[in-house]
Amino acid sequence: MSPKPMARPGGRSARVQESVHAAVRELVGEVGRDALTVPMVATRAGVTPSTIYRRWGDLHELLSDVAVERLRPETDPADLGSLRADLDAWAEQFLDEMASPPGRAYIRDALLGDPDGINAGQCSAYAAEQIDAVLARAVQRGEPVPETELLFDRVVAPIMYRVLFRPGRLDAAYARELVTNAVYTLQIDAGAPPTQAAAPRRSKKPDS
Amino acid sequence: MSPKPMARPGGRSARVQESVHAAVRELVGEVGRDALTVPMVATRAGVTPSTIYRRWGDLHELLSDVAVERLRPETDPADLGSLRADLDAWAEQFLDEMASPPGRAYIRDALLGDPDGINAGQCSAYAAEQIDAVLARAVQRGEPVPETELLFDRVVAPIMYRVLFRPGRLDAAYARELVTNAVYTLQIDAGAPPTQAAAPRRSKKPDS
DNA sequence: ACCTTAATGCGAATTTGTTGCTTCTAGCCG
DNA sequence: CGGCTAGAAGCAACAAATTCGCATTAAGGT
Repeated sequence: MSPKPMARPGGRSARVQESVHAAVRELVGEVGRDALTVPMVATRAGVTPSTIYRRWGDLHELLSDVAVERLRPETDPADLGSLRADLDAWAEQFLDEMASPPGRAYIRDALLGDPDGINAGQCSAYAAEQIDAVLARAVQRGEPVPETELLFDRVVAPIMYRVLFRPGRLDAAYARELVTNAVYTLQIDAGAPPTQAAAPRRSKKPDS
Repeated sequence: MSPKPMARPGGRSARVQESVHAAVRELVGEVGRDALTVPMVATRAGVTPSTIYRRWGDLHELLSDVAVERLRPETDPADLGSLRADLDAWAEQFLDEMASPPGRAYIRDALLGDPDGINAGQCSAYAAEQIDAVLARAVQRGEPVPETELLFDRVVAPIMYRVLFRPGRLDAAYARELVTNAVYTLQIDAGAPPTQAAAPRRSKKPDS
C-alpha cells in the first residue's frame, strides 16, 4: 500500500511516480485540491487510473505523499551565532510555514491518508533534524542546550496543536515566547538566575 | 456543508441526524471503519444516500461529526482536593483516552473531514471546559492557578502532538510530568522556591 | 389551519473505483 | 551479450459510488 518501499526504484516506476506527483502539484494549483480526482490526475500524468489506485490506494494517500514531500525543509536552519537566536529564527519560520493556508493544507493532507502514521512520523523527523542541527551547533559553541524532546514539548507541539485545533492568531511573537519559556527552563536547570526578560508571560493569547 | 447550523433543528431533521449517527456507530463496530460506505450507512439508517451526501458532503465529514460526539467528555473532572491532584488525574485520563487506538481514530476522523476546522475547534473547546472547571475549583480554594492557555501549551498540546505525530509510548508518568512542569512554572511565577521533586526531567522519552 | 420553504425521497445519469488479464520492461543470471 | 522472471503498467469490462433534477413531505411561522 505504502509507495515508499519501491521494489523497483529505477526506470519506469520512478518516471511514473514523478509524473504523477507533478500532475498532482499542477492540478492542485489549477483546479484546487477539492476538485481533484484520481482519473483527472491519471490523465494529466499520462497513466491509467488503475496504476494510481494500485500504487497509492486512493487520492488521500497520494496527496499525503505529495504533502510530505513539500513539508521537507529544503534548507538548514540559519546560524545566527547563539542558541537563542537560532531557535527564535527557526521557530518563527516553522510557525510561518505551518500556519499559512498552504501549510495547514499540507499538514492535513499528510495526516489524512496515512493509516500507519508513517508520514506523520516523517514530518516529526524533519523537525527533529532541524532542531538537532541547531543544538549541535550550540554544543560546539559550548552553550548549555535543552534536550530535543523538551523543545518538541515546548515549541513544536504548541505550534502544531494550535495550527490544527485552534484557528486563531499565530504570530512570530508567539513563537518567540515559546522559545523563551523553553530556554528559561533550561536556565533554571543550569542554575542560572532567571532574568526578568526571560520570565514566562502569557499576555497575548493567540486564539480568541 | 457543515451540518451544525441546522435551519430546522427539530423534528424530522433531528431524527435523521440521530438515525444516521447511530448507523455509523453500529456499522463501525460491525464491519470496521475502512469498509464503511455512504450507501451502507444510508440503508442502515433508513434514509437515501442522497440525503447523507447533501447534509454531510462525504463520508469523512460524517465520520468527523460522529467522532466529535464521542470525544465530548461525559463527566466533569474529579475533585481530589487540590489543583495538582485534579490536573494530574485529568491529564492522565485525557492521555489515556486520546492515546488509545479508538481515541486516535476519533481524533484523526475529527480532523479529517473538517475543512473549516470547526470540529477541531470543538475538541479544543471540550478540553478548555474541563480545564476551566478544574481551575475554577482551585480558585475557590484560594490556590494560585495558571492560565488556561499555559495548560494548553504545556499539557494538552504535547499530548496531542505525540498522539498524532509520534507513535510511541505515552503513559501516565508522561502526563504527570507535563503537569509537573506546568505547575512548576506557576510556582516560579508565584515566587515560591522550586522543589527538587518539581524540577523538570526528561529521563523517559515517550517515543523511540 | 394555511403558507412558505428547507429537507428528504426517488431514480436516472454520470463519474469513480475494482478486477482479471495482457503487455512491457527493469533487474538478474547464465 | 542475450534470454529469463517477476513486478509494474496498460486495457477493458464491470461494479459501486456520487451527482442531479424533480416530486413530495413536514417544520416553523403567521
